[in-house]
Amino acid sequence: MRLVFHIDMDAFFVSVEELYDPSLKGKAVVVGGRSEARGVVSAASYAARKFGVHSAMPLRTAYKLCPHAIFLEGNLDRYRECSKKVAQVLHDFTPQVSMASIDEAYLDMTGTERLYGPPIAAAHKLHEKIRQATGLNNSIGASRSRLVSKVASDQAKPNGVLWILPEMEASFLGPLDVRKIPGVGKVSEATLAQYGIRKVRDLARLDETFLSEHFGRLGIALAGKAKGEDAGGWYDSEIGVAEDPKSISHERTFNEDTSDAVVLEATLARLSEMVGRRLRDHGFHAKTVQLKLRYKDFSTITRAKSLPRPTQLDTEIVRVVKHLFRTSWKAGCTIRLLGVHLSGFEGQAAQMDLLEGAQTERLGKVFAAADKMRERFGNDSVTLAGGMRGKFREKVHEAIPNPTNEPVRRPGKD
DNA sequence: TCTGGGGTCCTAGGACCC
DNA sequence: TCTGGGGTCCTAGGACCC
Repeated sequence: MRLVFHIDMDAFFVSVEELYDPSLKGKAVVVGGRSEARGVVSAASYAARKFGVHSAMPLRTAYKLCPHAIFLEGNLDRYRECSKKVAQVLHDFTPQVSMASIDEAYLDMTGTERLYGPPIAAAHKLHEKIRQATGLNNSIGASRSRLVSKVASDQAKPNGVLWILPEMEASFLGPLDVRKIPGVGKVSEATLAQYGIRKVRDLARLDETFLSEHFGRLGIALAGKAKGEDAGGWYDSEIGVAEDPKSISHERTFNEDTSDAVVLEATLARLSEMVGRRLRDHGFHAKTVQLKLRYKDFSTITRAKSLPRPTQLDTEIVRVVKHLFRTSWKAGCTIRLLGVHLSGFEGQAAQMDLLEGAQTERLGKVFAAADKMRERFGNDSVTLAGGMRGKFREKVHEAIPNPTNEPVRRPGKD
């Protein structure tokens, strides 16, 4: 019988900070930035949560709720390092591991009973190994499906282990709020409530035709999830098989909204270089380039362009992004955020004629050299795409301080 | 409350092709 | 001269997750 573990680190960012500064233990700690900064909470300690602080909440709101909390910017490198340590423990435990994010993983534990004993014993062993190797608390959910194990690890928090016996999935999920089902957010919760559907058991009672008629594909997925099935969608993918990214993006919210065209275009150039570099690191070529624009009133638009041939070159990305920008920016309107997004990846550029090919190859070498420079001397050492001269350079650096190319996803509730 | 940044997946309309 | 039907690509937006 299939057996899946879901491992979720408790208050990951905060717990890592406590490792480096034990005096933080037991205190109200908020990771995400200064209390007056423009941003949201990445992680909050349990002491801070008592005051209503939670992740994704604006920092300023968190400050109002809990003014005595210690606000930290956070150290992504540290979190990545700890995440790697956790991943190592998991891989040493069993070969089929998928890291779902920086603080979360799935293990396919099918057929490990002779080695580790019954599921609950295995889970406790792993729980303890992680604690010993990293000093970090974690929670583990175990069951026949990824979905149920995920919900179970959440119910096991903090620092607990929960095994849902085979055939018990429906009675475990039944009494929970529909919001506990991954994929049901604020909006779906509200829509379902209009039909009087509040608990998972309400969902499980409905027939599939009703769900499909009122909620489309989501309805079908929900029907399966309410029964604890992985069938269809993301939860169906195999554990331990790494998948290529489908998009690469960078975006930046300005510390202060701006309508300065020079700053805006220079920022776009910088963001383009950042996505371009990661694209080349993967050895991909992108077909579609997308610009994202958020005005000061938070209204947001995206404008995309698919290229005749996929590209890997910063110059090409910058050219398309700037063209999109010039044709969609309501000139003079104050902007809060800019973003550059690449998608439609191919391993290789499609065939091109000889002349063009030679030119592209030459440019490719220039960018490869620039990437190496950045690796050796830091991201600020090379800027190719223009718009970064003189005093504007400083302004843009202020807007995008010391950018890194590796994205990190914030841990969720925990 | 005044709202980050990096992703995935879904919907829906229109173009275009056969 | 009253109007098919499917498939695929492109674009824009939005829900959701961590």
